[in-house]
Amino acid sequence: MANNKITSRDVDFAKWYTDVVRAASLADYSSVKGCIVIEPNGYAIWEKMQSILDKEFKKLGHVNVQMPLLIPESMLNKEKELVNGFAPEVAWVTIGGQKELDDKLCIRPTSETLFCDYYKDHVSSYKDLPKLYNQWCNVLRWEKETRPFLRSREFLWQEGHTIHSSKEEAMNETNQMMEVYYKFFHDYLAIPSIKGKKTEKEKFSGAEYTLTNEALMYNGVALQAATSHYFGQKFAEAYDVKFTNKNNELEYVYQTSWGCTTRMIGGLIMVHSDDYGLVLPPKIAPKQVVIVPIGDSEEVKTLSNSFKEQLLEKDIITYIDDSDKSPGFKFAEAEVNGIPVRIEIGERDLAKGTITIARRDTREKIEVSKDVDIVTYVSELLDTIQKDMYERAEKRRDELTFEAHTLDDMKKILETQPGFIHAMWCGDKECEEKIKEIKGCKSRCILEGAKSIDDKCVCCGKEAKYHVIWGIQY
RNA sequence: CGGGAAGUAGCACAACUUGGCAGUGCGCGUGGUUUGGGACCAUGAGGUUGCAGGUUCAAAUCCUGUCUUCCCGACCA
Repeated sequence: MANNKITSRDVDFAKWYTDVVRAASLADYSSVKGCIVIEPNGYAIWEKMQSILDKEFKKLGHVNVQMPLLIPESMLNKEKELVNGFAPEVAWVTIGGQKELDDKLCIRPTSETLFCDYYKDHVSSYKDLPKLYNQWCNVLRWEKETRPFLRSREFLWQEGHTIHSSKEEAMNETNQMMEVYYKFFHDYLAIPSIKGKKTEKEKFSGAEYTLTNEALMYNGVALQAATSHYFGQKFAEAYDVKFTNKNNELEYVYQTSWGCTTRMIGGLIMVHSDDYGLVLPPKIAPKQVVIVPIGDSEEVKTLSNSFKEQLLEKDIITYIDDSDKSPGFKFAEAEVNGIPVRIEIGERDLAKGTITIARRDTREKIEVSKDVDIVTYVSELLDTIQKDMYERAEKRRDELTFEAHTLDDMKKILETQPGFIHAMWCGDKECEEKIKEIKGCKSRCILEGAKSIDDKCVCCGKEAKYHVIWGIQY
């Protein structure tokens, strides 16, 4: 059994999560309070996420920029809702330890203000629009309780900030980017997310509305995975970002922002991994195939190298573990690191004319002929694993999806097993707050166009306006 | 920010109650034998016991303060 003992997922989910992060060397705690070191294995996942998303963003016309790390207080204060929303988490800079500047500087918790400040001098006509900018960067929010990837004070993300000449165009952008995230979760992370709109209470400070992708973790706790905001002209008014429209009138721009963070790595872990360590969907795995040669005969070496070359040629990321560890150690290590496919090549099998292929997700071992067309076999297996992982995640989510018609229903569900709870809502904030008293259960999102499961509010019994998914969140 | 727990070698821990040479296992270096689910023998290196102060002839051990981490709540991506 494992040397690096991982706490069982069903015994203590929180401990299991941090055990997996440590065992797979994704991240470690640093001496800087609330900040983590993202280690090579973890950063490689982030790089893969970046490269996939960046390509998608660029396909849709977005370009990357880099804004300053610091925001002057005078600039930040222009948009009141944003300031109020972030005030407790903003970190301020002092010089030489003690001295405060006349116009204090904070470290960006998000960069709406910086983009607006830039845009106001770079837009004058409708011909300058839209501006479709994105930045990959770090931000800082002074969180009280931190957990690797899920919540740290400094974290990496991507923030898109676009401005448009019409409301419709900006709203389409907001919707389009939520779809980009949805597809990314579905196609690459093998996570079945649910799309919807945040309630007034849960939306981003300063936004007119927020669209969200909500994912459900293995333990039934929800994770807000990526959001897309429509700002209307709110920020444009606060920061005076105007343009001359086709009718030769001055008008404020229509704005959006959208982002996703390294938290997605935490989501990947909590949806797919097991008691043996990390399990990664092949399409996001930085290493897809490991070849473990057993013994050091010429035939073993030759076949290992040949397989590696063939697979690499087809862009299947493959490496040979030729360290002097024992085979058992290599198997266990590949498993804890979540390498989707392992090929074991040893003399015992070769004598029978076979090799062994193991898949990480099911831990199943398959004996195949050594003359197999390895590229076809492995690429099909990777596709199967990707598909099966999605289906398992979807099945788990459906098992943990419930319906509630009364507050009592909700209580009963949450007391036994948290999950996504479908329930109708009248739209009153008081009801939302009352529901929150049940184990901190919050609205995850409003399902648009979903069919009604009831005609009255789960809380007050008055006429229901929205079909909402509720849940306990990270 | 409240409630709980813990900080001793890279990691997991022992020694603390009753003050007296800082230890064990894993990992790491070297040499060798091995190789189908976390190999074995030999040998070696590795420490300001989180930090600061106090008590004492003497502190990992007792006292005070402080910092950090983890878990559970409240707040948030």
